[in-house]
Amino acid sequence: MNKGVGILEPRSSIRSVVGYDARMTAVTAPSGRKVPRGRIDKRQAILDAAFTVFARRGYGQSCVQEIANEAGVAKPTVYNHLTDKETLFRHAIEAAADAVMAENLAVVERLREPGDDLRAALEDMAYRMLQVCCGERSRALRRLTYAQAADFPDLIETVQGRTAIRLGEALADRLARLSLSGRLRPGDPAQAAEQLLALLTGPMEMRSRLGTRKVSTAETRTVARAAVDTFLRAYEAAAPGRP
Amino acid sequence: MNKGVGILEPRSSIRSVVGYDARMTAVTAPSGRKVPRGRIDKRQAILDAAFTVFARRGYGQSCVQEIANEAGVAKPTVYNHLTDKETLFRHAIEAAADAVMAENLAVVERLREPGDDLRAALEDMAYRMLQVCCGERSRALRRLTYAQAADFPDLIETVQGRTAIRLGEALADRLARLSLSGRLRPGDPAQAAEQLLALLTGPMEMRSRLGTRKVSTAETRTVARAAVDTFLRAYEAAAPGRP
DNA sequence: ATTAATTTGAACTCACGAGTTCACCAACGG
DNA sequence: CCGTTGGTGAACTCGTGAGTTCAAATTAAT
Repeated sequence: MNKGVGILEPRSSIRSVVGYDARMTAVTAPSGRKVPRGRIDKRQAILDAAFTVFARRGYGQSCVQEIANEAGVAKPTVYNHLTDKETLFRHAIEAAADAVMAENLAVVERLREPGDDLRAALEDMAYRMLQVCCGERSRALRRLTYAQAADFPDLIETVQGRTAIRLGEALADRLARLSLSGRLRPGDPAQAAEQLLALLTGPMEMRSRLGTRKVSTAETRTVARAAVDTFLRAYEAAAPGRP
Repeated sequence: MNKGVGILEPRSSIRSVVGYDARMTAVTAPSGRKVPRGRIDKRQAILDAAFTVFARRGYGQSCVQEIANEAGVAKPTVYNHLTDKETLFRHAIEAAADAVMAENLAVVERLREPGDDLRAALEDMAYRMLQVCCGERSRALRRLTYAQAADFPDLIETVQGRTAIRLGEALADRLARLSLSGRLRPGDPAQAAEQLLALLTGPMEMRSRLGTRKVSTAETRTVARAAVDTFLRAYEAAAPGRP
């Protein structure tokens, strides 16, 4: 059936000149890899590029060619590493989810040493968390998973499990300790965490118009302060040190 | 250039038999229309069908043919009423937004006569609102706008303006009255409304996994109760009637 | 240097969907 | 009864993008 397949008369090798620039940068950038496998890890470059492009255009409107260009790689190479467009999407999303999660967890961990001004510590954490959640990667991740919820319902489960749920658990851990040490009133720490997160992300999502509008630093601070204020009114231990 | 255009040799008119059934049902279904205009309002049927299909498949994956089928109408008829696929989308979304909003406003209005048990009134409103927000239409609307935020940024503005923002304002109105009558502590009613809504939708969105999992009635009630509880702890007037 | 694994560009297949055209037709208004 | 109006199915154009193929080029390891 393939009669006109091999119509590739030997072309001049002009292409190689520019085409390999990109690869070279990919080589030098990630410093010294120990992996002795054939070439350098194009795979990572492809995944990064994939997320970038998906974030820019959405899943349906992204074409593999553009991802290849973004990665400085030929299209067949993409298919060589990741079989499908779908596979590409899943791996890119999961990688992004892990990255976002790491940032968030780092922020929550700061509550381990709250200092003696609990309100200040919470406000600090709140503000930093809002910064992460409004970052480009985080917003794109949310948008993409939301958008493809219908097509890849299992993916949403994975992403939620690696981000929102783990974040809630981590925060619940910190709040539980604070209850135990008498700085928050006793109660369900999971619920407290859930509600504090809601008080942060809800108003933020509202003001950023689902991420389409930039929110000023001052406004972000206001949201963080308001959230913590309401949270403490509801959850602070009954009688502080001095009345 | 069109040489093979008119290759429609007069076929037998078999098609008309089944093809017109759909139109007929469309005629008889909506009972007695008073509109004397040419035919029946196919337009509305098309918009309804469009939202149904978009909700089912997402924007990119929906094809106009399927919308036409869903509406019981021919494809050219669709293009006759709505010029574009994009136009189709916008009108369908806006119609859905208005419908969802009407439901939500009706719920908030119930706070006009709160009765003497404020907590019960708030819980009732909260529960009803969660039911609306978890309804198929509401979830689909959220998913679609979120997904297409990049392609139609102005649409998101419109939808938010007609739903979330108006809802916040309406709720703020009610809360302001409650402050004025001394049942809530004085303060910014807009912020109170924003936070109450966040306390409701945030945890709900979490538990429903962005709408991919069904949330039981009991769990919904729990979320509503928890939200109102926290809200009242933070916003109830300092000293109630009897200590 | 030779070899084996990869990468590359370009051209190709294939499927699908937006939007259009056209000949025909059912109902309505006059 | 007849023309107008809006609707209809089917076939068409046209663009786009997923995934594949292949010869040639490039590189890592031996």
